[in-house]
Amino acid sequence: MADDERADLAAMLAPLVRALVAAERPILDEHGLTMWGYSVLLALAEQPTRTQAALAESIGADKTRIIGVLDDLQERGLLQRTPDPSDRRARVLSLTEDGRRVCGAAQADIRTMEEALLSRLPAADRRGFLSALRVLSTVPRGEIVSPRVH
Amino acid sequence: MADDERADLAAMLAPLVRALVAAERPILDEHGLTMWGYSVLLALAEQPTRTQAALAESIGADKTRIIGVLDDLQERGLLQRTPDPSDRRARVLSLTEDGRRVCGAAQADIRTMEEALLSRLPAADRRGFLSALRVLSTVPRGEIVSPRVH
DNA sequence: TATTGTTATACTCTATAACTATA
DNA sequence: TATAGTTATAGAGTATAACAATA
Repeated sequence: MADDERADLAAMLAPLVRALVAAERPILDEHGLTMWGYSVLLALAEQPTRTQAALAESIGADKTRIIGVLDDLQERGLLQRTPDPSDRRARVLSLTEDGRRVCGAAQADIRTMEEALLSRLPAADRRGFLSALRVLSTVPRGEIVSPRVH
Repeated sequence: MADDERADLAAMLAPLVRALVAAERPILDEHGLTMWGYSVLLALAEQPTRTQAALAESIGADKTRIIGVLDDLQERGLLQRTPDPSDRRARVLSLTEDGRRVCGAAQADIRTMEEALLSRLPAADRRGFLSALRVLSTVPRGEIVSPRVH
């Protein structure tokens, strides 16, 4: 298939993301996590401490959006939320041992599902796909937005 | 980077889709189209006639969701919606010349934006990415959903 | 006065249920 | 009775604005 006959990227990617999210949901259910809860755990596993607003922004959510999520995760002992002694307005967020364990277990199951999907690809395509994804997913969003023509 | 250190697919793909959609919005605006309107035109450009319910399903929308969209596109002369003579309950949908032109013009501008993005990739990655995307975006959704472990 | 986290409110988007007309 | 399309309603999800505590 010639390159210029391909469908729009968003038209191919959006249904794929929908399918992946749908496939993750039952897996996360088994681990007692919502999509936002899992997002929060993943972000904290990577960068232990932050302000709530920064955490929200890093996962593409509104700061008011994740408050209930944090309440729930804290209640279940998966993360700690303690006032920063040097600025008592801010809440320092960190995973508990349980939080790290639950996050890792969920991610392992998700990885299994993903590998089954990726096994459909020829090795070269798989390599190119993952490599491209690493590049594209880290392009600053502002640089993707098209320059206005006016 | 080792393969098993990669982030979850959805965690990489979702922000990319968000960025692509955000980049498409101003382009579609210039052509007087919404995302759903563009989706409808694209689907009809590929498969000229269908029932509204089938069209809705093919673009991942509820059948009630697209009625207003069809009203608008028809009013502006971009598509025709005529009762099927053989079953007057159904509405046969087809693009007008204007509809085909507008859809093509919008897609050309979107393609330009996408090419600028893809130019960041090494040739091999780009090839693998697009090839993989063609495969993955056509995997039946049911086959992605993970088998239950119970 | 500005900022962090929070709560309450309003808004957008989508799905559900009820209706009309055809079959 | 069943189905296509439509309309009206309700629900989920999200953002906006106002508030309390701290700086």
